[in-house]
This record gives sequence, C-alpha cells and structure tokens, in this order.
Amino acid sequence: MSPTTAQRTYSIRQAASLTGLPASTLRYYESIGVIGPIGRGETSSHRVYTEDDLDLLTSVACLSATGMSVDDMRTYVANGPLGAHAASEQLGLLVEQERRLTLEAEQIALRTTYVRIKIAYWQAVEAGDDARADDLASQARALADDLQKIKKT
Amino acid sequence: MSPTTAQRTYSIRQAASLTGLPASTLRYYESIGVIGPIGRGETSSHRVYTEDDLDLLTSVACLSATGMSVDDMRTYVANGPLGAHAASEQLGLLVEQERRLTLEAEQIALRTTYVRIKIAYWQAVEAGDDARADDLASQARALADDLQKIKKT
DNA sequence: ACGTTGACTTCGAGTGCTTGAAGTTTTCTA
DNA sequence: TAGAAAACTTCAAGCACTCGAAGTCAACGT
Repeated sequence: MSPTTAQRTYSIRQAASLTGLPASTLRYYESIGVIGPIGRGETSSHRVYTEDDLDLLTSVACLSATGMSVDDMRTYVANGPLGAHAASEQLGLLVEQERRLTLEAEQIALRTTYVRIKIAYWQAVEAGDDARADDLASQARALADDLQKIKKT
Repeated sequence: MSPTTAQRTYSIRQAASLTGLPASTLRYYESIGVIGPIGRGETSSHRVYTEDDLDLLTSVACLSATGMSVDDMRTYVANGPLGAHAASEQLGLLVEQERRLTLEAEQIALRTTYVRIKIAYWQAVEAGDDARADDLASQARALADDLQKIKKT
C-alpha cells in the first residue's frame, strides 16, 4: 500500500477539519497519550500530521463520538498495531461500544416521539384547539407510563 | 390520582428519560439556578417534577444542545420567554430539537455500522482470515470518510 | 529587510457536567 | 409487616475538554 511515494502531510488545522476533532482536542489527546507524539516540522515546532496519523485520528474521533473514555481509547490505539494478539481485547471494547450505541438509539427514538407529541401539543395550543391539546397532553403522559413499563423488563 | 384537576407528576428518573438530560444534570441545573427549585414530596426529600417543569426542562435541553452556556441559559429562562404562554417560541425550539434528534439518530446508525465492521474485522483477524480482514479494514475506512462528510454539514 | 498578520506553541485555569461515597427514603418481596 | 433492594439525597472530587494568556514562527506586502 505504500510504494516509493512520500506521504502528504497536514497542519493541525487541516487535521482538525479532516477528523472533525478541534485542534485543542488533538493536542490534548497527544498530551495524555491517546495518540503517540506527532512529528514536527524540520524548521519549526509545528505539528505535522501524516495520512497514517489521520487514519488513526479518524478512528479515535469515531470512538470518542460514541462516548468511549480516553482510557479505553488509549488501550484501543495501543493495541491497534499489535495485530492478532490484541484481537480479543479489541473485540470486548467494540462489543461494549455496540451495546452502548443500541441503547442510545432507543433513548433517542423515545425522545423523538416525546418531542413530536410536544410539537403537536403547542400547535394545538396556538390554534386554540383545547380538546386536541388535552388529548396530546395525555399522550405524553401515556408515553411516560410506557417508559416505566419498558424499564421493568 | 385525580385526572382532571391535578397535574401528573414525575420522578427525577422519568424527567431524565423524557428530557434526555441525565438526573445528575437536572440536579446540577437546579443547584446553579438554571431552573428554579423543584418541589419535593410531602413526606420525602425527593424531587417531584410537574408537567410544567418538564416543558421548561425540554426547552432548556434544546438550548443546552445548541451550545448555549449555563450563564446564558439562566438569563434566558429568568427573562421569561419560555413561560407557558410563549407557544411559538416553544415550537421553534422543539422543531429544532426534533431536527437535531433525527440527525443524531442517523449518526448513531452510521457509527453502529462502523463498530460492527470493526467487530467483524477483529473476528477475521482472530480467525486468521487475512483477506477478509483487509476487505473489512477498507470498508471501515470508506465509512469513516462518509462519517466525516456528514459531520461537515 | 521590516513590520504586520495570523496560525501555531505551551501551560494553567475554567467549564460543564459526571461519578463516587455515604446516608435516607421508597418500593418490592417474602 | 419486616427486611432487602432500588432509587433517591447531598457533597466533593474527577473527567474531558476548552479557553485565555503570553510568546514563537511563517508568509506576505512595501
């Protein structure tokens, strides 16, 4: 995958825009060892990101966005280049992450339903339709009841 | 329960589920005055949220999600534009929140896919199936690109 | 070459939650 | 109705950024 051609490099600003992580967070992750030390320019102290750095940071950004702790990210990144030996630990991390995402998706669906009922409620209030407003208010209450029942299971 | 007269009330856990704000954050917002003191049970020290409290908190959750500082939220709420009679303002906030939730759901779906590819990748590595591992690795990179493009919007 | 502009550097303090400990209250189960 | 289990309480400490200050470095126009 890497012939004789030199990899192109990126400034911290470019890296930030490509990974979606703020420059301050890039420096922070490096300072606490989530990612290894980034190379500096020949003549300057400015960070120089390679495409490999960018690939790694993109993965880290994804992990971070789903709520993985910096400790777990550090472990994940440290195990990355180790190959088959670290497979089971990586798997554990990822399966846990998948579980978290599933839960999060359920919560968001619930909140979306609630917000939609509330939108309809305020539209009814604005239209002076008190009967419909009352109905929607009771729908919101019903949703709260459902939530309680689901939680018990 | 008195259906027509008394408002239904909610525990902090129910309030948390319906607003999307963790219970700890609900207590935190109250402690720093973003929201006024929440009523307590007759016989206990437990917080009891009314539907009006939930409406206010839903709006506060919208403001928080847009990145408003707690100082600004405190001012905003104190100035009263979120009172019971500000239907159109409530609506604007809620519609914006619905849009955000939809976006968030999409992001979570994408990240779930990403995590599942990574799980399959490490399973392939564990099984010694290098060809499949390579294929999955490139799938993950492709998805990371998609994730990044969506983030820019 | 020189100054100005703007992105970069480190470092320490601030922000907005979040979690843990330790204790009380409510609710479930027996 | 007792006694365990779950949910709540406050308070303090911790976490993951995030910002501001003060200074360095690089590029550009004159």
